[in-house]
Amino acid sequence: MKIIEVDEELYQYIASQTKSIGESASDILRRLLNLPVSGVNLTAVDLTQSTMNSTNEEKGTQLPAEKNVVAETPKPSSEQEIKTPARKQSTQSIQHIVTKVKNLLQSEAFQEESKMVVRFLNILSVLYRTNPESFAQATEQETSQGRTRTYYARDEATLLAAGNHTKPRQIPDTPYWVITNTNSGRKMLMLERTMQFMELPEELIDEVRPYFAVV
Amino acid sequence: MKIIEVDEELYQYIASQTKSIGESASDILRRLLNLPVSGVNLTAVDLTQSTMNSTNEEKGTQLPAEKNVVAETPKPSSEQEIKTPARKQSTQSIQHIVTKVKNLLQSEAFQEESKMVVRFLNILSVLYRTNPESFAQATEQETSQGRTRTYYARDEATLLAAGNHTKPRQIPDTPYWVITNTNSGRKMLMLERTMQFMELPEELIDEVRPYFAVV
DNA sequence: GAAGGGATCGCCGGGATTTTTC
DNA sequence: CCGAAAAATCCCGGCGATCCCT
Repeated sequence: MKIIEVDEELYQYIASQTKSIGESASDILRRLLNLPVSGVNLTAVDLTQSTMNSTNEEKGTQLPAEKNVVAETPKPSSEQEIKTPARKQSTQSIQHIVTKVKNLLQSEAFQEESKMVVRFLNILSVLYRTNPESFAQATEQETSQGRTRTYYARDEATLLAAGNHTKPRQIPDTPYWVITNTNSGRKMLMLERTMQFMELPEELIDEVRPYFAVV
Repeated sequence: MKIIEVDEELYQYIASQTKSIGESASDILRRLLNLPVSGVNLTAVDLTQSTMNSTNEEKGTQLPAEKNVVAETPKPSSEQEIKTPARKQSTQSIQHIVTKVKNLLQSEAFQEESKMVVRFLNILSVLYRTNPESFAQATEQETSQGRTRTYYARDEATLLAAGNHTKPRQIPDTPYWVITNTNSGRKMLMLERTMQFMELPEELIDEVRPYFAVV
């Protein structure tokens, strides 16, 4: 075992990501970093998993995980001061989405998929399911509108009414619909704007981008 | 600063992700986890480029930058890869099917046969009978579905329900049914996909192909 | 739904390309 | 009038099932 030093806030963050009682720091980090579970260390069951099409996935919410179990180090009395700037999402909830999206990108099904629409819908599905409220808000921004078209809605009719041939599709496992008759560039643009509104890191957006690039 | 313990391999991985000389563990982890940079800690010079780990495209040129200074080890094969070795058939069982299929192809009856459907059904029959589980799984893939039709099922009704004139037929000596109202090209395609899923060698598939070729 | 087989042709979905709008 | 951004036409490839031939 190796020892590394991390700052207080980061330590708290890692501890907060504990999913199973007794998980070690390595277990948590491996999960967060999408690394394979190391050989001999199968202590905890992996609760994460991407969903390419399965519906039996936790819908949005997150078990309030046990906090601080990492290592043996006792927690100092000086409490954490993770600030929650108004109307900002918690770093934690964002990280959760990031992980889910990465899992999706990694999944065999996603990689093999040849149709942009399917990829598009799958990503939106993960975004919605990991944070419905944030997604809903993103949907209402004017960046989710075109000149005449409406990009997202809770029903097909709304989309059909706002354009001539938008080819709306329901986002899988979601009450939302999206328009679909767009080129790949616009699909990516729509994803980008939505993800930006949801405060996901640019870096993640950049990981998505290649999948919609015109080759 | 807090201390946490991580296993050797994970430590090496983290170290290998160093992008700037002198980066601390916290810096690296924050970057990998997409967390905001903490406070006022912009100590290190940014060398980036030559990311060597990002799977994303690299635009622009590539400085032959110095790599990792922290820790000596190159990064482990932890590249995000995640295949699905889940269902791996034994080489042996595959070989068994190969033999059986070859026998069929060789048989007088098969060679003489003038109807594609019969050939089609016979091959499927052998596939099923030599490895029912694998065949069953193949059957459930979405490659066993058309836009509206369902290609295989355990009963006639399912197939009838999913198309207009599919002409289902029971696969001889088998609990399975297939649709039959397709041209030869599609019959071959169905065989090909099924055989591929069953991990039969391309070579064998190529031996089958001529029997469904449009002459 | 009853003759059966399967090639041919028409439809549909995907999305790059073109057209329209501002 | 030009350029950018958005809309939607339309081509291509894949699939379904009609319908011709045996």
